[in-house]
Amino acid sequence: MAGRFQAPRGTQDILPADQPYWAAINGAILEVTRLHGFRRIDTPVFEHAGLFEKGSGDTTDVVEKEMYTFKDRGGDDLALTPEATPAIARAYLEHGMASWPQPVRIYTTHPMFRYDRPQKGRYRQHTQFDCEVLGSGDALIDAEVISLLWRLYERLGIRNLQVRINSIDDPEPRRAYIERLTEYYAPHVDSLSEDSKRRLSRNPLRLLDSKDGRDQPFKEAAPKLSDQLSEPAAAHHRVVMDALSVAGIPFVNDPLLVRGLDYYNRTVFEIVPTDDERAQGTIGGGGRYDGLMELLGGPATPGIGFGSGFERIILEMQKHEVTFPEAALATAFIVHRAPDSHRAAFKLAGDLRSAGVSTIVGETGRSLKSQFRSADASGARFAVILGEHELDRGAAILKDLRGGGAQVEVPLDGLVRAVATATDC
RNA sequence: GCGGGCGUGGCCUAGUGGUUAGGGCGUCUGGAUGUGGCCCAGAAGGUCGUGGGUUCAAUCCCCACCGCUCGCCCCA
Repeated sequence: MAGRFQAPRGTQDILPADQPYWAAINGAILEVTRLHGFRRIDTPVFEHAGLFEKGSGDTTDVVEKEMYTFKDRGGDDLALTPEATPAIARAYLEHGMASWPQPVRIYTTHPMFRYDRPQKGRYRQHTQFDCEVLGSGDALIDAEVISLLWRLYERLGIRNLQVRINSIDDPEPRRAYIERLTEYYAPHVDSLSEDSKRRLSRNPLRLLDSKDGRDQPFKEAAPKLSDQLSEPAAAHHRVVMDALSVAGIPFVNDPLLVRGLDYYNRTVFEIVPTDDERAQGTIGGGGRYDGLMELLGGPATPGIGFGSGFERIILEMQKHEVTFPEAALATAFIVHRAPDSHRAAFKLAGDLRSAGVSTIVGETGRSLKSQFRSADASGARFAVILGEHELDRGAAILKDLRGGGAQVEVPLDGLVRAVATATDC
């Protein structure tokens, strides 16, 4: 162990045994995005650091203290992608997607990098499924992306989930509200937690999100944004909630839900397990960002999207005891032991594979016994035995390892068909 | 960034201030000369996370670091 390399902190290897989860999620994403008319996009792993400083907000934790930034050899300031939305917004502008039929519905699965302290469900590199709808401010779209995500979780066997949703209004009315909120807290500043004191000047909205006991009494009496939403935002929010009801998606309107990225307006939401109190239990979340494109120097273009972490989805699947039977490595396993048997074995393996039969060849020189042990461990349905006697006769023995071990001798030129026939029925 | 727990062969794990650190799983080999899954036998594999300290002596005590883990913060 000591002195040997380990995967960097907060990163992980996805071993063969875990791959079925990834495949299941990828498969479900393919299906669910197809059902909603989304197309895939892939953006680079790294971008200009400024994209996120401008887009995500340079006072957000994600950008301020978690971003992996570096200068390349040409002196450009780059960052490993910490979140997808600004990258996709950038691509929208760069490729003139405004001239595509609107709205543009796109998704990606992409590694995300954040320098944070790892714990259960939180890694320095994680993979996100990310959906964005660009070019529509329709409240129905908000409900559509939420229902897409909901459908994904359903397909994967995850239950006990709940949508938490809120409206944080548009920037103008929100500014007025924030002023009121700041005025409300000002006389109590000495009684607040350290975090909240700091945030009061920088991002007062987040005080409502505090879990610190000292802040609780003030939170409850604080003016609520939801009580004084501007009329357009309130109407928008009503439509979103109404559509979710129609779709039968269980949601809770949570007036205290605030999210950590600067660009959100109106709808913000999270999907959380109802049976998990952990702070990092959220498996998916997102919101509307009608102002983002302008922040990035583009024309005003509404948008909404979400991200959901594969690793957290898998954790939930495992909690719900979603498991995958171990798949056989191959259908046929060629056991061979005779002078020069490797030639016949390799030729036959090629023929079987050409016919679509997955095949593994036993290691040359190992005893039949150990080759059979390997055959069994591989989960192969058939063993094909190429020994001296068979090769002399131009034949092989075909043995059914799963059905009692019956074996028959088959001429070599008829073996592929014999296997194909036996597999079909 | 803050606070708690842990660190024994690939995995799980027993154990003690002092001779060759024990077991299970897994791997490999064999159980008479050509055959799996069960069983049996044997073998390989550990500087007991790393470095320093205390001690006549440390895997076991102390410190630091690294890693993992749990909670907070934040987020997926």
